[in-house]
Amino acid sequence: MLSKKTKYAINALVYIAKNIDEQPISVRRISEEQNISLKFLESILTELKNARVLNSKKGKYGGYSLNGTPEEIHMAKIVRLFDGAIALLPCVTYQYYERCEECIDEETCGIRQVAMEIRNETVKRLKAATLADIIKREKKLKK
Amino acid sequence: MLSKKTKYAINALVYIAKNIDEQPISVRRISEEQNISLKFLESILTELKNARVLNSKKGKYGGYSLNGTPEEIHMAKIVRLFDGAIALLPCVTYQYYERCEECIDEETCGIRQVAMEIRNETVKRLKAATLADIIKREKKLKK
DNA sequence: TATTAATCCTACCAAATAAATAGGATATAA
DNA sequence: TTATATCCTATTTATTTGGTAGGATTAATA
Repeated sequence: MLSKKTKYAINALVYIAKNIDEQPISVRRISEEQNISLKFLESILTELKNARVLNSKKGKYGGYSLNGTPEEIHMAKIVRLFDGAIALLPCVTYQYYERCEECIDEETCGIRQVAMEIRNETVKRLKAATLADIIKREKKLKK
Repeated sequence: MLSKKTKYAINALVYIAKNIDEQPISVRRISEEQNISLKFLESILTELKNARVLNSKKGKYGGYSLNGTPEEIHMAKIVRLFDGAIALLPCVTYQYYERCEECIDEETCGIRQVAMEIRNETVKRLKAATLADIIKREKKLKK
């Protein structure tokens, strides 16, 4: 399951992308429109800024804006940033690799192979799920 | 990520399936062969028994045996039993459905649609990953 | 019938993680 | 100077995870 942090982050990003011509957008506005606690969202957007997904502008009429186009920012990046590895097993990820302590032979582990195939498929889909793609899907669903 | 409980459960089940002609097999034996804490594994096998995945036999020379063939028992069932929903979002599962509190319109949520496609793919693969399938994969990998 | 070796049952516990909350410092536009 | 932002540090609370402890019950066999 995605954590609330990840969900809030994606929702916020989609919101900014939808209102891209009104950037920068304040945390307050997003928190009100998206039903997210102000302070919690603040810490999330700070993380997104530190990860260079967002740019920030301080002071009055400041706020956050996308660092990149809605076609470039995708769910895989956001999920990894907040929830860590996408895979079902720690031995099946490049970015967060760790051996399963109880494992007897990683090379011939059947569970691992299944997990690897699922990871490949999932990562592919999460990478395809860019902000632009999500917005496009929503437009289609509204018809 | 799968919890250790789930991983231990699958490992134990694969172990029993591999030694299917020696059933019933004791918790002690599995815990020693698979590097899993005895007491913890005991509670896991109890849950598997309550879920009718395993049968138990008490007393000397007792232990656990598969309730069903290795072709019938699959990873999806075990993951759901210990970790709950497989999907990335609570609004995308049949068995554990819950609305996302912060969600504005579930019907037209683009993130949800992505999560649904990933769930479908993942569940399909986890259902295909039966004990028999896992063992077959391991034999292939050993060559 | 005593011994051995299993499961079964209840309760507890410690560490980590998730989900916030609090309060103020600093920056900027008008 | 005022209003309104982000930025920064710290604390809190609840839940989940991964495990431990100790003994009761059951069954095979010598």
